Amino acid sequence: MNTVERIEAGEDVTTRQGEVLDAVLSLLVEGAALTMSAVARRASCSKETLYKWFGDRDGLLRATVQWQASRVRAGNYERQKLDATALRESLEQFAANWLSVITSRTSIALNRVAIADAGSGKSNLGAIVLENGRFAIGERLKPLLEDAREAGLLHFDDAEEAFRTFFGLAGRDVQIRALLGETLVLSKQDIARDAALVTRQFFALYGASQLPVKAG
Amino acid sequence: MNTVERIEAGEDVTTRQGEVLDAVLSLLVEGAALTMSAVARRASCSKETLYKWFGDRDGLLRATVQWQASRVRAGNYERQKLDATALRESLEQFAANWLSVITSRTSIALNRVAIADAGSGKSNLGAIVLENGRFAIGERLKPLLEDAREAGLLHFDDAEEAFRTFFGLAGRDVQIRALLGETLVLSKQDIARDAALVTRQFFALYGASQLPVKAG
DNA sequence: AAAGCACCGTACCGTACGTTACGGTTCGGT
DNA sequence: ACCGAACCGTAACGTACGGTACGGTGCTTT
Repeated sequence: MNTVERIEAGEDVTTRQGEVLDAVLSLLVEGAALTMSAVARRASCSKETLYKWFGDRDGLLRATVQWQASRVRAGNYERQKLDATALRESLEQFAANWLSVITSRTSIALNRVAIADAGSGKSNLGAIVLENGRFAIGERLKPLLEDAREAGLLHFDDAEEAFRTFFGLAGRDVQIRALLGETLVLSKQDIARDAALVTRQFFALYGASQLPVKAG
Repeated sequence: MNTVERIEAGEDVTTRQGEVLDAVLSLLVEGAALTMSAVARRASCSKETLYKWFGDRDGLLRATVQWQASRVRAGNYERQKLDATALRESLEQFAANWLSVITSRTSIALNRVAIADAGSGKSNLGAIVLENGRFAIGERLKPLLEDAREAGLLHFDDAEEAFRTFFGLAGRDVQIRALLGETLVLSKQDIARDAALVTRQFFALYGASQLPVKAG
């Protein structure tokens, strides 16, 4: 079980183990039933190895979620002196990145298993996904918002609330529609346009040059 | 299978069948494993009857989703001459209603099974839920927005886009967090405050005039 | 070269669950 | 009173799948 714990930490994954986890991801993305036998077949490994490395089916799922999370983790935002243009570009980038993540087949598949799991309460996949998705982007975006406030570009009392507004403006109904099976095809242009719109709207609400909407 | 089709239409559900579907809902809400045996036990009916009425497990799920949907369907918005105050109240009501729906245990449970189902592609529960959730509220809210534009209270080109903005501002990260297992407790006051904030923000983006401020 | 190890492939076991079958009971119609 | 339909409770069947055991193979170490 020590192996399991190392993997649960989301690191020290050997290349071979990474191949196995990629096999899991490929099965998930295909919507195929995720049986241990199917994983072993797809990864060309034995079930015995799966159990040795990951403990049980649940551990395999956890490892997969963290494997994908560790890969998605983008570089952190670098605190900097901001001007309005740099802020706008950063916000657009955040929005575009988030939109492309939540519409990716991998993200959709992983969120599906995590949500199903959260229902049965077996494991804590939901918490892991939440931690690496919604909360991770929050922790990355809030420093930007605070720097922008520091620079007098934005106006808000609560960074968390401002972030949640940005999150809502960016995500809208996209994620729930994707999760519920609607096939949304967002081209690069669609995403760029939406990201620009979101950013404009966010500026309208929290930009210092505009009249800020104050929180109740 | 004719029985199944009648039930798929979401109507002609006898009281006894409704009791069975309520049993399904209660099991779902509890997060219990939804086996046919468990349903039969909970509903005090025989499995044979379940299969006779609903065809198979999938049909039972479909019937349950539509059963709940038909019950949630609120009264339609009545087109009316709007003033700013009536508009604000209507929007706040929409937002508050939506927030309380998506945080209700029933909605969360139902969305979970629909999302899990959408992954395996077995049935079309996802489409049904989407139709009765996100799209239903869209069709109910858009007439209000258009009346408001007619009355010169709102400015927008595309009612769909305006609605999606409202949807995003209202929902934010609430639904995904709930689906992923975070237990959000929103009191009446929380919801009312959020609904007011959302409405203020929406007015800031699309309002043609100054938002009338609620007293207190 | 020999031994040990990590792993693959596969057969196997136990259980859970969807589905079917059947005997017993209630009840409305004749 | 009798019949049949509808339904309940439960037993039984088949299968899918999580988990385990085991023989075979190639690679590393000594």
